[in-house]
Amino acid sequence: MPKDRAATRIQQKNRAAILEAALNVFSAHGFRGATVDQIATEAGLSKPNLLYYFPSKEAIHTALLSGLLEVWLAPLHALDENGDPLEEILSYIQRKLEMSRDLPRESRLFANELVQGAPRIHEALSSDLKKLVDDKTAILTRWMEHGKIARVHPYHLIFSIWALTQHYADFDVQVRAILGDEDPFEGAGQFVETLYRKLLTP
Amino acid sequence: MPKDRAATRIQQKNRAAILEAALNVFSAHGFRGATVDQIATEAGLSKPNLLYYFPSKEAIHTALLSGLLEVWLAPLHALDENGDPLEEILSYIQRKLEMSRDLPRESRLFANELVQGAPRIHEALSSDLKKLVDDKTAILTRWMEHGKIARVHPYHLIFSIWALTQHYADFDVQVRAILGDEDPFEGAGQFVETLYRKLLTP
DNA sequence: CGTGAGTTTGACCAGATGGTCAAATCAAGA
DNA sequence: TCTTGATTTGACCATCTGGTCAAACTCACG
Repeated sequence: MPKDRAATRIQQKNRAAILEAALNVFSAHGFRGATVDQIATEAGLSKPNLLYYFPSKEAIHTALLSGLLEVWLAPLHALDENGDPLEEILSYIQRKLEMSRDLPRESRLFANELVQGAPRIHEALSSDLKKLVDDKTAILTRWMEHGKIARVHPYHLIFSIWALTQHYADFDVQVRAILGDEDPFEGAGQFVETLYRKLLTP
Repeated sequence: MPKDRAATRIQQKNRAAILEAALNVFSAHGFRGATVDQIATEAGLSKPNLLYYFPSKEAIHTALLSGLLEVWLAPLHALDENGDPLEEILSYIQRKLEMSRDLPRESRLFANELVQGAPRIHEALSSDLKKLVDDKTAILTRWMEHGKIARVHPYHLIFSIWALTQHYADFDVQVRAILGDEDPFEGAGQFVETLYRKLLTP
């Protein structure tokens, strides 16, 4: 077993390689569809060697998910009550859209998990995520009460932003099958900007 | 092997039971995560008995998907160039939302498939689906040119409708973790109605 | 250079899983 | 009732897969 304290260069390199490979494989095939062998091969390790760094397939998955949740929610965290309301929301949306473009594997990892009932992160959803969303919808509600943005259901506003932006990562194949060569994200950026401006302008 | 022609009552009943059970299991666990035994048990059959009606796990999955694609696209099919533009679109949206509420398993079945790159329905996407969407976006574009609805990117308009409505079925756990007891679909119906009215009113 | 901790691997195991098959059972028409 | 085709099943198989282990190898450092 690798020592806990003072990870060696090798440990750092291999752990990183494993997580990177696991992100590829889990996001493409889901937890059950991914095999340890596949992850090991993609990470350039043998299976027993991989299991020297992580005690189980489950442990890799958990490590990935919990590490990523933070990154994933960062843009919402950044929503600032003291900024200009509409611009804050629009820039949150653009940041989410960029994440769909730049981190599609991460998006699909969560999508896989959620579609199947989130067996492994259900708790994080109803604690951390709920708390964050409650905080931010409170800000949205205050903005609405002060007439800074139009009144809409704040939770569904958030859901709609998630749905719209993550769609481009999660259902990438479908989008590309329909759009052909056209870059999805060009049009998407414009579209969501228009949409939320019209929706939220008081 | 069951005879092709003249399906007996037993055949009809068992085939239906298998597809029903398979819908449960595939939508909850994905293709790889589902086991033939599980489907058989849920259908009230033994595994060999199930494989008497369908030659393989893959065959069940294919049968399900192709049977469902039609149902799934019916609302879009119904979009009528001769109706009132805004009302046509809004009722399409409401119908999609009802499908998310009433057929969440179907939605998740497709979601599972799409998130993992649609290995089994990729062709249907770039042929049937693309053709249908091309047809309907042509209608949308004509409506826009005649000033009946606001000008937006028609493909992204469709994507946004899919994303918004299916979100409530596909990411049901997340939605419920955040909303608590509140019924998601009440608020959602109102929200999307407002959203698309504001977006599309010229 | 020697040594002990850290790293890697071939061989292996147990359980799960998709699928097969011959034999048994059932159901409906003659 | 008897026969024949449809239906059902217990036993079985090959493969895959997560995980183990002891032995081998490598590397940093005294």
